[in-house]
Amino acid sequence: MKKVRARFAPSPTGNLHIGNLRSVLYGYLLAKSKQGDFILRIEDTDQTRYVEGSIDMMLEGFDWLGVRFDEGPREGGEFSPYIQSERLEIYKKYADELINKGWAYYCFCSQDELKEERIKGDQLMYSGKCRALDVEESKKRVTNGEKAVIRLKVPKGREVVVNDVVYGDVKFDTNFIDDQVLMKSDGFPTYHLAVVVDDHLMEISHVTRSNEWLPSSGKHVLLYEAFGWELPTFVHLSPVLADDGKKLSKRKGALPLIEYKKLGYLPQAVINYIVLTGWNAGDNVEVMSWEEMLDKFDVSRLQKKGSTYNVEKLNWYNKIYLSNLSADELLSRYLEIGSNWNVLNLDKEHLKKIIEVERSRIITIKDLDEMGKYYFEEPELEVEKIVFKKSTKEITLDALHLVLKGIDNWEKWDKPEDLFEFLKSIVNGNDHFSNGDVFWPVRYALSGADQSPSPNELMWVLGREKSGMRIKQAIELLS
RNA sequence: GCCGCCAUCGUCUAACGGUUAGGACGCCAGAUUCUCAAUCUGGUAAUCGGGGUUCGAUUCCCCGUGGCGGUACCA
Repeated sequence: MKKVRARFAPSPTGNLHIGNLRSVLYGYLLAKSKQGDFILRIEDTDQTRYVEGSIDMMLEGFDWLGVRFDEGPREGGEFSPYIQSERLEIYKKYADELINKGWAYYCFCSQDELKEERIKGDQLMYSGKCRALDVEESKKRVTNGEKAVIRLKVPKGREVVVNDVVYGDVKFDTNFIDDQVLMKSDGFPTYHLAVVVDDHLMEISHVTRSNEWLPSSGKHVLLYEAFGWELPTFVHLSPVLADDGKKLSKRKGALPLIEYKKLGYLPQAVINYIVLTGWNAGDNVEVMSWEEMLDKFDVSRLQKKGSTYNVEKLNWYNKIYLSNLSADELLSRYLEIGSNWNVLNLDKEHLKKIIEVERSRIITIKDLDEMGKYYFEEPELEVEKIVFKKSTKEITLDALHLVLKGIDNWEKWDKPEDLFEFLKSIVNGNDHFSNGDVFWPVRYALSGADQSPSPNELMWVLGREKSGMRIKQAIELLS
């Protein structure tokens, strides 16, 4: 069997987002699940749309996600160069070959002429005006400096079949296939020529790409036939959609990939989410490691229809992967993406404790920014909130006094549960206390907030001294 | 206009002719409970429409409808 080689072939016209990512990942999974190669090729044949820095941004995203290319502009490889603008003479050579074989012809029609033709015609295809031009004559005109493009001479009245792994046999009537431009007058190839030539030369076994290419893949099959090359396996991929049913894009609210890092998402969560929309192993398993995906991946289970991007589900995945991380790891990732807490110079052990008690409340790591200012500054209490709604002032004062008294003598402070035990002992030690009579006022005294982690957790984070101080303050306020 | 693709809960999806149409997210309710989370339990909700084929269609075929994509010297 031929070695599996798949590629991701973006044009550097902007940043990568989560929609493109899915196509990348399917190609990557396909290659790596078969011990194959994954190649990055830059398709920069449109000089007018080039966006400075987009390749670097993409690579930054891939590095974060752990997507590794075996060959590419950065990695090199035996099929270098991997940037199409550096391969112009190659395309020229193959375009010439097609001319000589009678599969292509020079076209001297100006763009204005073509536009006019299109407005007039009921069919929007090229008239084929230059088809019949004498080849030698045309070559002479070109050598004399006349502007020309090279078009594919699409054979009329035939059927072309694209055998696609996802979509099955897709048939095209060549009468509806335009004489596609292969070489532009600026000497650059169009996508159609470049992709076929490079996929062949780079020995790509599986052409994975967004299904917006499905309609033009008939042209590509024709090109393979013209060159006499073996067809690769076509794998057209359904897109990720925005809420309005249109393809996700920068304009449709899609974030650059690297933004997910800044927002505090974990790479595994992003990968797991996006791969599992559009593909599944048929076993109802939703949470899968990369290794499991590699193990189970099968292109034949790729979904045909597009899927709508849904942050809620991504968030759910993120929470799951977050829960697998230690407080240590959470902290270092948090500090890595930049933190509001940096300036506070608190020691790491303290921050880790905060993370430990807050972690069930966050969706992304960045949410830690929003958590409890009561860890860092003294709370301002409202007197009427100190008393639990089912309790009385007298009982509350009684409880707070007992807690304050007991706090110095309680020995176990290793984990939040130890302090739960402490508070519970106060409750149990006194007949007329319910949990709320003790827990609520302590929690409020420590946090000054309507909502917060449990009093025992707060005590654990704040420590004996600060906890005692705040409780004392509450007592004074209430008395 | 023409060409192509697609169509199961709100969303992501399973069911390769026979299931009470399954799972997940979300949502709702209950349990837990000192608040908010977390957790656990339960619930809600779908085969686009019409014809065929078949003993039997979510599943196969045809016709509609809808959505998306292509129709560039853009990819």
